[in-house]
Amino acid sequence: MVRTKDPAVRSLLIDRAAQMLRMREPVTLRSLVAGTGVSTMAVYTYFGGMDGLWKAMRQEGFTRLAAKLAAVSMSADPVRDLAALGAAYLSNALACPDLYRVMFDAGFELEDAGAADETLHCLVSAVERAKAAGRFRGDVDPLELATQSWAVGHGLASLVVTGPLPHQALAHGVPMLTALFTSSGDDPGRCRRSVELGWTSRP
Amino acid sequence: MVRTKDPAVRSLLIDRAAQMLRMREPVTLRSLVAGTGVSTMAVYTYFGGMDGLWKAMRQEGFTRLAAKLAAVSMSADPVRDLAALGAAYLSNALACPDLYRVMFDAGFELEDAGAADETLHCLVSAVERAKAAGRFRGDVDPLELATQSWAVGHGLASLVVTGPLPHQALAHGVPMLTALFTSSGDDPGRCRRSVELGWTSRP
DNA sequence: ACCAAACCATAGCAATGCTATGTATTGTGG
DNA sequence: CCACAATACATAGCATTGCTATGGTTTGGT
Repeated sequence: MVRTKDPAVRSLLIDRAAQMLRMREPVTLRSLVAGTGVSTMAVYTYFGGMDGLWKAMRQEGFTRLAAKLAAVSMSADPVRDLAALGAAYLSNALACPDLYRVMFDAGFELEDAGAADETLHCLVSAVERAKAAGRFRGDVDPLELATQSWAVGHGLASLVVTGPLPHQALAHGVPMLTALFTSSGDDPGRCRRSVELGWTSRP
Repeated sequence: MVRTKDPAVRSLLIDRAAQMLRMREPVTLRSLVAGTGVSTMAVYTYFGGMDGLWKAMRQEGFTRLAAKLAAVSMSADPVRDLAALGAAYLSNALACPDLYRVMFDAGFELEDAGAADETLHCLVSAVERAKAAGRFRGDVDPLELATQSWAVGHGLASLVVTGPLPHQALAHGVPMLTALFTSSGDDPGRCRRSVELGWTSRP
């Protein structure tokens, strides 16, 4: 109506929070606005509180990840592109581990469930190109295979970022992805040799 | 020397914290000791503070997970046992998502790095048994394959627990593991067809 | 039985996120 | 062009958090 929010303030706060995350400084309400000239109320007018800021931070993480993935140059080999996307994913997670941790913190509900799917979309399309090129068998669901690839990448990245695994473990990433792809592509029926254990789903 | 700590108090606090986690109640210093009869100082004498309590909670999570994995009955088929271990892992994560999240929170350094390896040990031995039975090719490193299996299980569990993936996605777990195992076992050299991307490790 | 050392209960402190209140600013209707 | 009103924004204060200081109480060793 009468006074418009300045988008610069919003992005300023987000950038500063991301920087403080990278610097390993605790991101508190007062320390965030200290030195910026704006007061603590800015966090409430723009984000509705600290929870809103963390939500925005999470979305920012997905946005940056999507940009990194979109920057991967596609080649004539869709399988290579899939591995390259996986590598970019891991590289992004390692470049800013704290932001990556925020992305999957889940301390508060995520309202931007579409952001993750959006980020996953280039993976899905890469699988579709590989499938169209005849590299996978016909009955693979691109979304399913992309989801599985995401699980592999996230599992590796998360275990490395949170400590249990050393950084060298990231070298497993591409071999695991290729194993997943080739197993799905060349051996129909083999991965059906799974056991039934009764935990498959849950309401 | 003069007065010994009562182990019952320690386990009482840990159990209560785990229960509050399951009940989705915020576990704060005062709310934790409320109703237990002990005062806030107990947290400091037994854990040195809230950080110490979270560390203990994380170790508790690994201990419970190890117990669940140890309870898996081994069969004559080592590959089936590996899949069963993976299923038990996912089941445990889903049974108490909050504790699972604490285990991999990394908000503070983990001093019990051995706990994770300890938990992973039964996976490694299962891979060794499968290898001894001739199910995998000779040059697979059991620790490496167990690590990869862990990455798959954790990636799936983490994405489901933190929200991005629905519970049905857990059904991918066993097929992914079998794909990983069979690809490693029957096709030497195929998973070597990986691309070089220059991100393989980092100091 | 003594005593010292540890446990542990109470009170208070700095810091946190949030809200209440007042002020300043600016888009808009006349 | 101007007055108004709605919104951004700054300040102050509140409840709660984890932590520390202080002292009482219990208990194991000699």
